[in-house]
Amino acid sequence: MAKHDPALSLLFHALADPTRRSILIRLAETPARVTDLAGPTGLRLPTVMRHLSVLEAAGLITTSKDGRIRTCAIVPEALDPVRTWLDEQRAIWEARLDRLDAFVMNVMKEREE
Amino acid sequence: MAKHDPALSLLFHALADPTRRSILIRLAETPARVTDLAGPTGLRLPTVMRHLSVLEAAGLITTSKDGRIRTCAIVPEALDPVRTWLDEQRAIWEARLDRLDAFVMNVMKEREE
DNA sequence: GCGATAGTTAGCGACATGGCTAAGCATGAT
DNA sequence: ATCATGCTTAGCCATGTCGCTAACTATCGC
Repeated sequence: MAKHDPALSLLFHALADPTRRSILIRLAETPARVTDLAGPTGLRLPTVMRHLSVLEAAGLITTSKDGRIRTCAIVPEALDPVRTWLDEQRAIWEARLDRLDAFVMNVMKEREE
Repeated sequence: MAKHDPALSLLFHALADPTRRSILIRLAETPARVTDLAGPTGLRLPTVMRHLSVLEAAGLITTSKDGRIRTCAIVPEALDPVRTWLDEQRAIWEARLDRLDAFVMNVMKEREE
């Protein structure tokens, strides 16, 4: 029960950007060089690099350099904490709903307008 | 297959902040007034209001005003898109791993340092 | 009506983010 | 040795984020 889990924040923040999500999806297909990732996005190299370092800081990808080529690959288990948090929340939220909060919700909905 | 799904971005961004996550967890317990939410965080009212509007814009909470009191409550199904996206990704990522990308990963790991 | 209570709005400051260009550095091909 | 390629670094600009204070509005209790 981390009060303010930094890893979770990094993960969510990394996933909040559409460009980064598309990079992840591209990498899910196959590992790729930085230039390969820049192509589809239409972004410049330094910009892509930044996104990559955000993804790497969040632990979502690993990169390694062979010669002058940096290869990026996905870290599949990196999503686990997100999934765990989501599961926890859903459990709590739904348990809560099973009680009569549904009633409260309804009252609020009616008053809403 | 939304190219750049704005709803998803809003959701992830809303979840990226520890304060907002703690507000959600607090609201999972029971609906609450704005002031009630401000207390535990130690933040000022306008600051909390901002967080609430981010959460509401993402569809994670609903709020309604009765007299001078605004009550906030969770929207449990709001997490569904996140969960769906996560499931999709995990499916793809793992399918990919079952092929011999594991080999590539290993090579990269060895070269990493 | 008067004062306390609950939110709201406006606006500020510090800093982060997401894009860029320009210039640098290392490696591979010739 | 030279040149092209691939990445990296430094730095700029516009915008967004997160906290605050101050001042305003709108109820509620008396």
